Amino acid sequence: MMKIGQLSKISGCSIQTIRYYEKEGLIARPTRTEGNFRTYESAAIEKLSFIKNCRALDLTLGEIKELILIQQSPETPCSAVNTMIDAHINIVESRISSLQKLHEDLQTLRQRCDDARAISECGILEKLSP
Amino acid sequence: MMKIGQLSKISGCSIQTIRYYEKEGLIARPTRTEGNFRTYESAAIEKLSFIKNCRALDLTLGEIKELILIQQSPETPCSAVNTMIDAHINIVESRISSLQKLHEDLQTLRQRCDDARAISECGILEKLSP
DNA sequence: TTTAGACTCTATAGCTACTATAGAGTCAAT
DNA sequence: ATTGACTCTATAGTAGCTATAGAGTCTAAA
Repeated sequence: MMKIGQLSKISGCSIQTIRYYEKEGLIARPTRTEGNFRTYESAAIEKLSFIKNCRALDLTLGEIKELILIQQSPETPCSAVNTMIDAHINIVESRISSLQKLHEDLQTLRQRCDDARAISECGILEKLSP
Repeated sequence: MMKIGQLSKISGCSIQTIRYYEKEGLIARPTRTEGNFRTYESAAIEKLSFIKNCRALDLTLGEIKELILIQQSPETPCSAVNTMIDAHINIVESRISSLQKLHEDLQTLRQRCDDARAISECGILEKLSP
C-alpha cells in the first residue's frame, strides 16, 4: 500500500493528474486512511501505465474510458477496439496532411521576404494583409 | 459604418470572435452608438482579414499581436517577422514529425489484432497493458 | 512535548481560442 | 403598442492537465 506521492513517482503521472483521472472516472476511487489520505495497491500502477500508454498514442480520455469498459467484458469480440484505433489513425492522418499543407504555405510565405527590408516593405506582412 | 452583425457576415468571423479579439486587444475598441452598439468602419474588415490570414497559418493570437505591433513601426527591419515565421515553421515541423511517429506506432499496434478475437485475447489491449 | 518539515487534502483558477448560453436592452417596422 | 431582429454584458464550457491557496496529517528530532 502506498500514498499518492509514491504512486506518482513510480507511475510518472503527477499527483494532480492522478486525482484528475480519479475525478474523471478513469481509475477507481482508492481506499483512504483515517486521516483521509488516498492509499493505493500496486494494481494502480498498472492502471496508470495503461492510461499512459494510451495517452502516448494520443487517445483521448474518452476513448481510453471506452477501452477500459471494453476490457471489462472479456468475451465480446475485439472489433470495437479495432474500430476505435482505425478511427484514431484516420484523425492522425488528416492532422498530418493539414499540417503539411500549412507547412507549405508557411514556406511559400517565408520566401517572400529576406531580413534586410523595412517593415513597410516586408513581403510577408504584405501578403498577410488583404 | 456598420454594426457587428454586418461585420461578422462580411469578415466571416463570428460575432463572439470579434468581441473576443477586441477584449484580447487584437483590434481596437470601436466607437459606439447612443444605444451602446459597436460601430465599425470598413478598415475593420481589413484588420479581421489580416487576423484570419494569420490564423489560417496557425499563428497564435500572441504572435499575431506581435505582428500587429511590428506593423505599427514601419521603419524597423523586418527580421523580426522572419524570425517569428521561422520559429513557427519549426513548431509545425516538429508537430508533423511527432504525428508521423504516432502514426507508425498506431499502425504497428493495429496490426497486432484482427477483428475476430475476443477482448481477452485482443492483441491491441495486450500491448497497451503493462 | 512540542515543533518543524514533508506530505496530503479540497477547491479554485489558469492555459488556448473560441463557442454557447442567459437575461437584459435597443431599434425599426407594423 | 408590440413584434422581431438585433445587440449588450457576463458567465460557463471545451481537453487535459498544471498551479495555487489554505487547511489538515503524520513522523521524527530537539
